[in-house]
Amino acid sequence: MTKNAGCLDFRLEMSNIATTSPSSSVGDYVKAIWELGGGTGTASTKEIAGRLSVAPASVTNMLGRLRERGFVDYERYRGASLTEEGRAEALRLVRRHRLIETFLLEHLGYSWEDVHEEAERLEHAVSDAFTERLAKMLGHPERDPHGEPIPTVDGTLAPDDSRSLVDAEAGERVAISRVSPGVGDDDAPVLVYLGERGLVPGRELVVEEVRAVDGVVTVEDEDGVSHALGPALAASIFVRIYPESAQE
Amino acid sequence: MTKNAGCLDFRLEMSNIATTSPSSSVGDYVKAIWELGGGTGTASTKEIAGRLSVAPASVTNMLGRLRERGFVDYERYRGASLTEEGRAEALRLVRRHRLIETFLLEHLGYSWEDVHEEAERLEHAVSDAFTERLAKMLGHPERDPHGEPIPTVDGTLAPDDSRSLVDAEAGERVAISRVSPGVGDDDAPVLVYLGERGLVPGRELVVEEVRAVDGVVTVEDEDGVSHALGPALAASIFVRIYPESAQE
DNA sequence: TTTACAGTTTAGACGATGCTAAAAACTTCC
DNA sequence: GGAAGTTTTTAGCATCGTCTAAACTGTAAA
Repeated sequence: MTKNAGCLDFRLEMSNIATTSPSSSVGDYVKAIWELGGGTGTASTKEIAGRLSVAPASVTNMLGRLRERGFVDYERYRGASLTEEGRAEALRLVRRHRLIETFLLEHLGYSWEDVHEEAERLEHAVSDAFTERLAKMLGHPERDPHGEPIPTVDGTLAPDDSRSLVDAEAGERVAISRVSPGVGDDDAPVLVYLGERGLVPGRELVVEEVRAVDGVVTVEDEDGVSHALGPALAASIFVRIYPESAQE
Repeated sequence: MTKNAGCLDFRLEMSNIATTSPSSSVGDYVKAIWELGGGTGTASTKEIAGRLSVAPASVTNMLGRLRERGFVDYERYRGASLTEEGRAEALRLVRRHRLIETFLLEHLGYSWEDVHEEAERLEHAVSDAFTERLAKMLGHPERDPHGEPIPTVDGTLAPDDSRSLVDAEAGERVAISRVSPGVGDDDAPVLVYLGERGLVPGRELVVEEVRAVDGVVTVEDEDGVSHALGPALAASIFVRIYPESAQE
């Protein structure tokens, strides 16, 4: 472990000396493309601009620079997709982000909906050494507080075997695996609402009804409380059928 | 406390909305002036340039901008000193820095000499809310791992009642209060050396000899081990005579 | 007092990132 | 196939922080 940390320090030093480490802007773009493209797909200029609250022209500009740097494949009017290098960089940031969120929540008492913004700033400031020490301190968690999988150091991301609640069927017994409001900006209200009602990752539910006419999903939680969720809310909740460790 | 955190969040929000929060460069300059000027004095262009590893011309440039912003009093060829606002900003950063160092050392297992660099980057990324939550988690420490006092939220800094070991006298019984290599850049070797020998804040020593001819100071530690320290090393070690909590 | 030099400022430029306005290219629909 | 609309790009500019080279100032020594 001491050996490991030393190795990481070394890697960090090298990356600082050899190649200039990506600025936080570059990181933001790469991460945005990763999130929009789902890891493999393509993101359009407009989508990226919306995600980062930046003018489309700025995106075009930066995309050119990212191409030079080898992070994206990009041809004008064609949108951008990540290269292997870009994907690795994105996963590195996602790992940092999710570990930091976990720390903020578990050790600093942040609320579920507040962690994102702080993590967003911190992920650009911490070193790889810090990240790995934090991971160790947290017990190498595999998922963050929202239930999202945390990429490993070598850039592996656990496959996502969960489905949205809107695709559930009445009678199914499920466990919430993650809560991911759409890629829009204002996630906080949704997270607050669900958090207050205990609808957080790990919670087990029974699907009572998925009403075709208006998309409202009704579920019953472990305490026997029923929740009627509108389509937007239900779409934010991802579940796994019959949790692995299901007893009873 | 919940009330407190809420208040801090509010303060943070306001500062983000009302005045643009200082960039990390601005913070670096303000902190450098504070450190060089000892909190009250003046720092020259050259000194600041050396401290920040930046060209003197860049300092002149930035000093003009800091004056506009109200952080420094500055006239050409006269050096710069902090205004009240500048001093407050500096202390805010110093508080962050020292709290972060404490966290890195106590919770992430960083070594004594490694904390500085990481903290230097992090202090520009964390929010006030983060800082205060961290302070709470650490038990509101009054000093950092180097023994330096941590400014309070309202900008008060404990007075420094310690003296350098070079000013000690033979026979005195002292406790190391802090270890501060000069303002030069490469502190790490000194910290490593002292750390390996257990010469860290809190350690009690008996001064055996302060040799006038070559400035070597000899001390005996709690385990009866003698250390002969050259003048440069001795100057880095600050002590208090008869620690308050002295028993024995 | 004059000179010489260390320290400081000015001038001009650059790279990164962002913006707006206007032109160009794709798409879609008739 | 072309008009209309949307998306994207180009062009030109602004800001921040930095740099180098050259000019300037202040001071200490002769």
